[in-house]
Amino acid sequence: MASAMEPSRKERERLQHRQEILSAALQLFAEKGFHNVSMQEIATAAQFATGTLYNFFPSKEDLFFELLVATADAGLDLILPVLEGTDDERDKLSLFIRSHERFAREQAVALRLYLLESRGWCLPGPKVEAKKKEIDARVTSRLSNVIAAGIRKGLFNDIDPVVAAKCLSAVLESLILVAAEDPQVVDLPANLEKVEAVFFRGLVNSSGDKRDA
Amino acid sequence: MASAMEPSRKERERLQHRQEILSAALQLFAEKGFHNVSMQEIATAAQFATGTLYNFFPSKEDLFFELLVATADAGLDLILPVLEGTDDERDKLSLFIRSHERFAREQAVALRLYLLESRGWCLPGPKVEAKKKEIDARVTSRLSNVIAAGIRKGLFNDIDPVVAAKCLSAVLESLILVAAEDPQVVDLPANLEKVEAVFFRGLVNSSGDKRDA
Amino acid sequence: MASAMEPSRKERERLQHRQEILSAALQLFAEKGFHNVSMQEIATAAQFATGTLYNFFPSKEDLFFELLVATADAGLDLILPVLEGTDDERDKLSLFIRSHERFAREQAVALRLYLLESRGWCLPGPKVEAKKKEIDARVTSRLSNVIAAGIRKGLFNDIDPVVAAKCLSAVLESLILVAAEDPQVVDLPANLEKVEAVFFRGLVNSSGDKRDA
Amino acid sequence: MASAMEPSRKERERLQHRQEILSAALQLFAEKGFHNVSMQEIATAAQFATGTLYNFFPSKEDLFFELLVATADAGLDLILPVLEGTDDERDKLSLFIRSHERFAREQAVALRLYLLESRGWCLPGPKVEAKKKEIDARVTSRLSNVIAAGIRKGLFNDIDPVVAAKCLSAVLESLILVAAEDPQVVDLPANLEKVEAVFFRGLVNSSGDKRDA
DNA sequence: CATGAATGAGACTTCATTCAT
DNA sequence: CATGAATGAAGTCTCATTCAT
Repeated sequence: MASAMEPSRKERERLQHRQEILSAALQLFAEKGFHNVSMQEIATAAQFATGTLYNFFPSKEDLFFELLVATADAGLDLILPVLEGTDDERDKLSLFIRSHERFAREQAVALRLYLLESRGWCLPGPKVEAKKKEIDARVTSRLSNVIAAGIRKGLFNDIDPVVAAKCLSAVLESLILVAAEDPQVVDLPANLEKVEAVFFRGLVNSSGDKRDA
Repeated sequence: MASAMEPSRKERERLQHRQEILSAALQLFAEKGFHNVSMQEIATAAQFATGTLYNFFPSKEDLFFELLVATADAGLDLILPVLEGTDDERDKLSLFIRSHERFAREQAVALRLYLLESRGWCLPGPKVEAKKKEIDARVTSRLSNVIAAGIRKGLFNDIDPVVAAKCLSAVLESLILVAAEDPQVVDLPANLEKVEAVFFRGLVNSSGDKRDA
Repeated sequence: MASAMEPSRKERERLQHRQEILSAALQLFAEKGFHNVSMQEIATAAQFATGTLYNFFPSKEDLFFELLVATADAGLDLILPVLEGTDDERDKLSLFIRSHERFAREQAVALRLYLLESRGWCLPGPKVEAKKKEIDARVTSRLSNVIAAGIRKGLFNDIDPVVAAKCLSAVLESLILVAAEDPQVVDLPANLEKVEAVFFRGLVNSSGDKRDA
Repeated sequence: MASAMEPSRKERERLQHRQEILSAALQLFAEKGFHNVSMQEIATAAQFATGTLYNFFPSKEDLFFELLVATADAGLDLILPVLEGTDDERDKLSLFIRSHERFAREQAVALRLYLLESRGWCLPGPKVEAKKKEIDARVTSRLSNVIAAGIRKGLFNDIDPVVAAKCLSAVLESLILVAAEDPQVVDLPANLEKVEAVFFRGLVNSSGDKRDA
């Protein structure tokens, strides 16, 4: 038994160390930005030697990229699923907006990384830039699909779905960002409700006509 | 006479040189980001020697700061005045939204600097960060005041003015950003109109009641 | 019995492993040079872990040294014996020259190591340098002895035997080197014959006088 | 006048500094080899800061390359010209061999660089390797042309001129190398004379027939 | 005020070597 | 003896800043 588990233990330890490095790097990158963090700093924070980082990641840029992918995927897994299903599109959007609260709460640090570094363009390289665009496209695509469906059903007013999606994203990201900077001052849930109110008033078709009906 | 004018000419020349440096730096910073531009590069682009830059700006960060202040002030002078006056608040917001087209057109480069570098936080230091917050506060303050006034007059629905202001800013900045990246693909004026439509539908009080009336 | 043999088997295995490491290292050193090969690389090629190498060799330099000694000895065993015996010195030299063909064929890789690394001086250290000189001295000594004997017998013209030996060595090494770089282009046997022709024309006493006779 | 000379003075100083760096680098490279010399070391030896080296040479490899080209050109200018002219080919070769004495005397350090590093193959890169081959080709070509001419005139025995050229080069380089290591022990002029004797005895057509005659 | 060569701290990265398992 | 993750010194190169002219 023990001998059968042994390779697994080493493997687990290695992953653990990898995680420690990623965690330290995330913290620092999110706090100070890619260019203001040195590999030395990350190594020290992760309680490893400099060279050890390179046993896990080929370069600083790769480390950052790994981080971006991981946080982006985790984040999208939190907010995109609510857009699936066959529910009422109004409910979907409502859930989507409210899901950002949990998003902001659970992944505060990762958010700084994603929203800020991935938005600024003092980026490590083209690889990161491409990933950033892919993520943006993924969100915009899903969101605009939902809005378009709502419009077809006559639930929403006839607005360019892509523009509406981008607007909603921009608003939500902006709010989260502000809240991430002053967590105790800004009341994110209340603000999200207000956003929902504003957005829905603009979007929802208050007249009775349902096109598809 | 001549001796009285001489210092003025020297002064003028000095300012001219200062402007040339700022101009070259703006171009480069906006294109490549703070950390990817060297003082050498700026000096070469401005057709000066490296050391000369330090006769005008104590450090790279100060040069960047100066740039941020200048471009921010110029930009705000373009979009904030339309919020003044005694007009109908609906007109003010409409003008404000549409003014961003000219803003994006006339200050495309400066915008990249302001929106991206000041938004990302691969920033040179706290001084820049403070200025960025000040600028944001200035816009949000004016905008929320206008919205609040509209609400008081019963023109707008009763929404948290600050949240509404931030939402609007976020949306506009996002649009401009996207348009700045693909000028020929994205039709900014059309999108601004759509934003106005969405926003106003959410904001404007379509019922006849005017609280103040 | 078994217990008496056991250490022998372990010993054999140990030597086997040692040989595998040496073999992998030889290949790599000869191909890329001492400074462009890492212990990691050698370990991987030898299918061992990094640390294992240090169970056999105290340092990278020692590993290289061991290699130099081994290949040099093997090489010298191939070309020096033909200089022994009581034959005609002209035959000895002729055999010596021709033996380089087999030398080049059988030990092509080792030759690159010996001729190039030991000749260039991007060398690991003084230990290696000393060994290199010792090897050179060994060849020169034997060769010059043969030539001196030939002169004494009146077979060769009266030339400084040491200089003649060094010249012959230099020529042969040069040829082998060139042939090692372009094996299919350079016809080593033919060139060796030509060298023999040139060298003998210069060396052999064509007049009939035999001093010792 | 002075103002006209000023740019020239700065230029002269810059070249002077460049020379100091090259000189220090030559010394160190020749002594310890490319891989065993650090830019720090060179900078210290040249009494400059590390970064200063990069104001003159884009990389360590480029610095080395510059050195190789300079020393090779200077060296070839010393030994190749004697192969020109319309003299007797025997005289040309004789001069060529003897010119190596001055070569070794005047450019002892550069020789180590050229003969050893360019011969070993722990080389900085393909650029250097290509230059090395070019140099070798240049010498071999000139030398073999002279020998071929001598053969056509019936001055020399009928030997493959390229092989003969390579042999002569190998011998001379070998001698110089040995002499460079132990200047006080090895009597280079005497050895060169002996080489000449050996070589000529092998090469020169002692029979009376002159083919062209 | 202009120049630009010089500076040197610091960044990223490699790799010979060690040691706990 | 085998393993291979960890180490950290050392290397190459960049660049903000200074200063003598």
